[in-house]
Amino acid sequence: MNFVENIRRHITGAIGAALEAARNTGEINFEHLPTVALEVPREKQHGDFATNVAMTMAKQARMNPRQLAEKIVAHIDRGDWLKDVQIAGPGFINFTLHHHWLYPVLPAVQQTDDRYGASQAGAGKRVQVEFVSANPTGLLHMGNARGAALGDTLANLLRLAGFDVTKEFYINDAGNQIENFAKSLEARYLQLLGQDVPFPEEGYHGEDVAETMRGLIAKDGDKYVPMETTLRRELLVKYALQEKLSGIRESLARFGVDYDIWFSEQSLHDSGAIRETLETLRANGYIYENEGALWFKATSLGEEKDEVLVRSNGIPTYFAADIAYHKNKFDRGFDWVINIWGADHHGHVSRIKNAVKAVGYNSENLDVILMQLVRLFKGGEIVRMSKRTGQYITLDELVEEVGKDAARFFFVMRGADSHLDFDLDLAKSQSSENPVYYVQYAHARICSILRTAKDAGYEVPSVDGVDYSVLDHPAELSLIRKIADLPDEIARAATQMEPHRMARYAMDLAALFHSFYTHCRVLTDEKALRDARLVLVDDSRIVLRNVLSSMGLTAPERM
RNA sequence: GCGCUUGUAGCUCAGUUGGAUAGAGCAACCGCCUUCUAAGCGGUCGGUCGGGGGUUCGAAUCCCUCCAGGCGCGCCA
Repeated sequence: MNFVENIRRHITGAIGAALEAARNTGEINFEHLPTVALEVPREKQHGDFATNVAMTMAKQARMNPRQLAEKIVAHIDRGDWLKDVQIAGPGFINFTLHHHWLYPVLPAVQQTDDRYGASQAGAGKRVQVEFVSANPTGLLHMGNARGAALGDTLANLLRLAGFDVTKEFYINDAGNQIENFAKSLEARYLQLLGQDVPFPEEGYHGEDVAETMRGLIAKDGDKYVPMETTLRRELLVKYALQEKLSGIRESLARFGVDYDIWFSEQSLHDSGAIRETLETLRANGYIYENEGALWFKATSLGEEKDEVLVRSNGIPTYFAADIAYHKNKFDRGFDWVINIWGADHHGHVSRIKNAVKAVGYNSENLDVILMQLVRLFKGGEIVRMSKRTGQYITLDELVEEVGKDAARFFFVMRGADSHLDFDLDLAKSQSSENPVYYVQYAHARICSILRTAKDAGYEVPSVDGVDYSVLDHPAELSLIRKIADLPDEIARAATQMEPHRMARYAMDLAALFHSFYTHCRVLTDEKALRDARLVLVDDSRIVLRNVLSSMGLTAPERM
């Protein structure tokens, strides 16, 4: 049950009825009922909800907005929940409600507990979230970490909002980079065994490549040395991919991220899926041949240029595989497909959307979230990162240095499209400057109150016999109001793909709780007040914990 | 050159899809611990929403145009 949604319906209903009534008496003329937009005013003095219908309708009704608003207000049925209706500014109608509209949320949080905040907004629609999908040729870096935190949190939120969610990692285990990887592995392998062979110029210079080969030598010794190079590379790559992938999987698991499906690009080659996809494209008229290569007629869908699907050497491009992959996603019946990509891939967005169209699916059901890159700061200086030279901070090192909770919070705190400056010192600092601790501290503080209460023989009362109307301090009402917002907030963050809203919500809620804490004493001798506040405090605990958990963070009971 | 994207307080960022006097955290300054965790609270200071035009009752938000940063424009992935 969503109380905010409920009251919104009441108000919009009352406005609609008032408009009809005014039309019946001939006071207002209009063709059709407009959709009534309700907003929550920034200023408290403007009431709990406000509408601008009088302004939007002014033209249609041929009346000035304030006059129109007066006519509407005269016909509003105040029921037993509406305390006051005011006309303000250019023609806003402001609604102030009796406090008691909020109170039912208090027992509801107790009853739904870890499900509080969930909703049916997604109506069981099947959504796939693909994120990280890092090359299995190296270690996870900061960009991957951001994608992991955002993708995992978004998936959690979608699930809470009533979607049927599948989390997926696309393994780029095919193509030129794998060739290149193989050459690098081979060179390192032979070098480690004392052979003087050159290292490929475009190869993977990272120390982890050598490390992988050291592991193989420890296991199998020099048995690959006498082999023919093609077979050798094949075996080395097979070993390395397996090792790298399980490393990636473990790093992500430590970061609190797991997947439902690990999808191999190579499998699209092996299964014939790419060939089938090309046939589909051909049947739909999007393919032609030129200079020995097979091309996708992207220009016919508004692109600037066409794209190669199969090179003249007969090997399909990454793009061809990606089309097959996206076709596969929709073939599997997902209603909504979300990709989280680095902003450096933004050029591919319209291309893949057109490709989705070309294979016969609705590209509106594909969303690509682009993440801006992460800049690392330490001691006020930018930490330079270069993948080519293997000089970069890995996800493992990040988790080691600042901890999982701080890292995830910092990534989720900002919108995906904002350039993220990650301050390692700040994330690590256990001070008031660090928002992670601010939020977690609120939770720990609550747990402390509840412990103290228990020691004094005060339990959180069962919800029935509690009189919530004693909770009328502004700090209490604001806190309850925030708690009541959670289901909407989650649904909105999920459907709009804006996980950073939850970090903000968490900070707002923590701030409201801290404020309540300093203004209102929980453990008083006055039983009625104490009981009501114990419920409010325990509700705050539940909501904080649920929000933290949606972001993959722990909710400490002591700090 | 073409395209995408960002530009909001000293710093890092929000901004409820076009609403009322543009917000938060940090930094700075001033207060508050004999009582449930001061990793906290209250207050002050801080703005040409990159610039300029336009659309309308109303613009940080939509359109145009400049300026600045980031990124993309391979038979790479």
